[in-house]
Amino acid sequence: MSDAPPAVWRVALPLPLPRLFDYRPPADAAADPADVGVRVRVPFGSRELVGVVAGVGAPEPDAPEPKAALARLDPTPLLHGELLESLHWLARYTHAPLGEVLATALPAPLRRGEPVPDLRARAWRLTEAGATALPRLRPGRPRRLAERLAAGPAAEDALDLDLDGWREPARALARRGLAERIALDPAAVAAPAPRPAPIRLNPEQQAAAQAVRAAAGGFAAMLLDGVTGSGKTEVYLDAIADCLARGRQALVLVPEIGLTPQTLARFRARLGVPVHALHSGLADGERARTWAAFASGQARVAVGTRSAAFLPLPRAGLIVVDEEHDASFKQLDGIRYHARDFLLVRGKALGVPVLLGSATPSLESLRNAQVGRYAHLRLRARAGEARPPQVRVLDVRKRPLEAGLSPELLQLIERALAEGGQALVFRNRRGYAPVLLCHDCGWSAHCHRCSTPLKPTAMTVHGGGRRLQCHHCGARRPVPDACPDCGGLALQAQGAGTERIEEALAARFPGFPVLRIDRGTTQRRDALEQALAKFGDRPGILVGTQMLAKGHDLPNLTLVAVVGIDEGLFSADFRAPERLAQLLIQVAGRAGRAQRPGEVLLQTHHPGHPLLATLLAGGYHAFAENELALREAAGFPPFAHLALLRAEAKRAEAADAFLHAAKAQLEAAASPSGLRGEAVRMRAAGAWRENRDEGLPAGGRGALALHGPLPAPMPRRAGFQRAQLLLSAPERRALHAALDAALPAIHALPEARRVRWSLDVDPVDLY
DNA sequence: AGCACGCCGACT
DNA sequence: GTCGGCGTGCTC
Repeated sequence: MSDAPPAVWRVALPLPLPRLFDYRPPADAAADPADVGVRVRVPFGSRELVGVVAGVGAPEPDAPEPKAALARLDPTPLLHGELLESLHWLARYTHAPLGEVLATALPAPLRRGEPVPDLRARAWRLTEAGATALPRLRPGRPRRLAERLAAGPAAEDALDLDLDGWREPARALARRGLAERIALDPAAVAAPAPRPAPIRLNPEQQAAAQAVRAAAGGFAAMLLDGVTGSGKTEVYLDAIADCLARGRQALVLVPEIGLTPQTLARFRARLGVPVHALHSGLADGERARTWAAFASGQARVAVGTRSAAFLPLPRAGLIVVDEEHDASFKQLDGIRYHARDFLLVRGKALGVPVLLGSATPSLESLRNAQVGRYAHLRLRARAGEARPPQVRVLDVRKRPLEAGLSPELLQLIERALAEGGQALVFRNRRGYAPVLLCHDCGWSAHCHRCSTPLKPTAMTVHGGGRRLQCHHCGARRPVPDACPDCGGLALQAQGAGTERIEEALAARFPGFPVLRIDRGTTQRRDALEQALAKFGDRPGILVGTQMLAKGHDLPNLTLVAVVGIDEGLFSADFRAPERLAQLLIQVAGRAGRAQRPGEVLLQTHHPGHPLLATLLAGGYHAFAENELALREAAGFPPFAHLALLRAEAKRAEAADAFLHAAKAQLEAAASPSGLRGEAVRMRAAGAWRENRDEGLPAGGRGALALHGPLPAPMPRRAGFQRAQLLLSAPERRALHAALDAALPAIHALPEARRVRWSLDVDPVDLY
């Protein structure tokens, strides 16, 4: 027999290092392949970490002598099966270290090594001594409780219902050894059968719901493409009810802003089972309990934001992603994953349908529907009485503006109020005014720590014109009394943000309430709902940013005005038109839920802009057709796949040096000597090319192109110099092959230690 | 990422 | 004379 070293645990640790670390199991335990997915506490340098066993095998030959792990934390694997497999996929796809991915997938208490919460219900029963002693007990609360328990063990929540103040007597009985607290086996606690309330569907909804029901039992990606007010939620609810009836779990992902108490109440009322909410406001302990409840299969329905995509679903039946186009599904720091895309992968691994819903689907999803990768379910009619709003463009060239509002617009608001309706003024810029300008010398207030290539970033005027604030780094200072350059007193707040519009409207319409909704006024989670509830249905004016684009029905809203969109029409970002179109449609959708048809006004200096023209004439889908053609011609997603290597440092040269070195590695990964696998085929196809042109290259099949390094659109942010290297390829595999080949070397670059760098696969913003 | 180790300025 | 700045190197 050879005396091969005993097997070690190969542990994934929450570190930005692309490798595993070997540990011997603690004394008298052995490493077994069945340990994969078990959490372990290990010594690491001078500290202790909690990691997850990712493999079991012989110790790495050239590694130092493995240390012994301190403790095994789970009797059975915490991560296993589909979830563990999908997380492996996610680590490969995002090129992030497995340990970091596994750590982000776990609720904080589990990440810290705390035990999985025990969710078994508790009950009380009499001991034998208690049964014997019962007849001798003095009358009183302990006796009444004992009599109740004599009939059999009672669950705590049952006691809560019919025996007020039972806990103290229970403790008293327990002290005398007459009663004891026991844990109930979850299987023994009868799960309440779902009692779904009947849902009435119109024919289109019926057809969509039927298609989802028919897909149950296997993987299917489905795009529920329904105009605002078409009742997508009813279709979700029908599909979830069906999923519950089959005894399976359902997961619904919603954007940050969509998870309101109202949404949850509606789901609970319709489904007749507990609906578990998962959002950033949840306490750690609650989050861990919910995680455990799904892991055990007890919990049936989850409605949650991005991180809910990591819930274990051992009895999965359906995954829904509502507002699938929403940018909040992409995490912008740490592990840069897209929750929608991750759930599609999970749905496939789980063998369940994934239903993506939106009134304004992402161009990626529309494309997938067009080429048949997704079933395309359409809802063209508004449900119920609601009628589509009338949309028109208000040309304000050469018109005098008051706080950015034209006289025509103010008149229409006046009319809406006079008719007893409500008006909404949407402005995608919070604060009082976007710029503070000196009328004498042209000086304007800018942030000392942030800048774009052409100029320093303007600071926004806040606090009714008294304070300056930088929206990029959060810096604040008071508005100066005089111009710092010329000493003049002609400082003027230029332009209008929501705060100034609110001020102007309140002055103009003194008899009506004016409610401002933006990140400045509405920070807390229910604050929006509460403010809107207080606002009620009385005539009045709402002013706000994106936050107003969805949520809470406003049945008395008859006029929606969108102002200040002109900057958005000419943004450099290739996704800007898509986002603007989605925003306009979503905002317009706020009108016309009323009995009378609503009116939507787009106030602009560019009434003939193609985006507005197409959107007005043909709606979102005409816009999307058009935009997809432009994306294809320019070689942008979804016709190419992007990855962005970002770097930031105090000195611009450090960021640049890193990106140049990284670029060399990526090029070497595709050079003749460094070729393997997919890269060989790429190279053979003559695919490699450098690109410095505008737009992205078409290239050959599988071509990989490197663009940059370039300064980020805002190169100086919070005092850091930022630059980026853009990778693009028409085929995903080319992108991943190059990254797989080059990343180990990039990690090891000496330049890498002098910068903060990150890789973002499928970036949503190119900055 | 942390954390230790290691060589150069203004303070008990 | 020390406390501490963050450069650089390492973690099974």
